[in-house]
Amino acid sequence: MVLFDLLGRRWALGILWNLSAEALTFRELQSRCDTVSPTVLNTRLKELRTAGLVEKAESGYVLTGAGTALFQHLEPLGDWAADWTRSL
Amino acid sequence: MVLFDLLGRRWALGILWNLSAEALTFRELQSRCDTVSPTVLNTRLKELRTAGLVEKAESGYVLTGAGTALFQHLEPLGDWAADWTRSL
DNA sequence: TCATGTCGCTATTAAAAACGTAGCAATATC
DNA sequence: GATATTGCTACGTTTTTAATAGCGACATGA
Repeated sequence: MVLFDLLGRRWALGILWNLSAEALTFRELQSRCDTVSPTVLNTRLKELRTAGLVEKAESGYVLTGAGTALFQHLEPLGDWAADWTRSL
Repeated sequence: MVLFDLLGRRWALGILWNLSAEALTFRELQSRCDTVSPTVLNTRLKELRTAGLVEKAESGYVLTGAGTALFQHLEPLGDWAADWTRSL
């Protein structure tokens, strides 16, 4: 499963999550992701870009069509996660 | 996002995926996961078990109720991933 | 024009995680 | 008692992530 390999890297899911709402600059993204190191952020962004899930726009980094489609499958997971976290 | 932190670790998604269909023993799981090292597999299993997503049964490792619920949200992602992989 | 600030990102060094292989203890099978 | 399988640990190596500093490009304002 190629996708799981890509998403199973640190911050990959978080980056998609944060970009889903709005375009973010590198530094904005960095501060949203609980201070991920710039090295890792840049590496993940490169990976996500070559995977065609994220791209660069004037306003910053944004999800591509594929990225948005992926997020739509990921989104219900967020709601579920909230309940689940509470039950730990 | 606690869930993303847990799932954003190597093999975590793959383990859930493989356990979704049937119960698997440690070694079965190991061979399904493209020869993940036993060290990592055991670490992931511990994490997933304390997270209440996976548990041990007679027949091997299985998803808990929460694990199954999570997988149901994850499943459509698999179909999507197949199409997406093709379009790379 | 020159200081000041922000931005995207690289460099570097250190710590943590994952890998790969060997193998042990326990249980089952013969 | 010999052999095999299972779950898992040990351990040395490689890869990934973290943490921090800071550079070059560009904007702003004095």
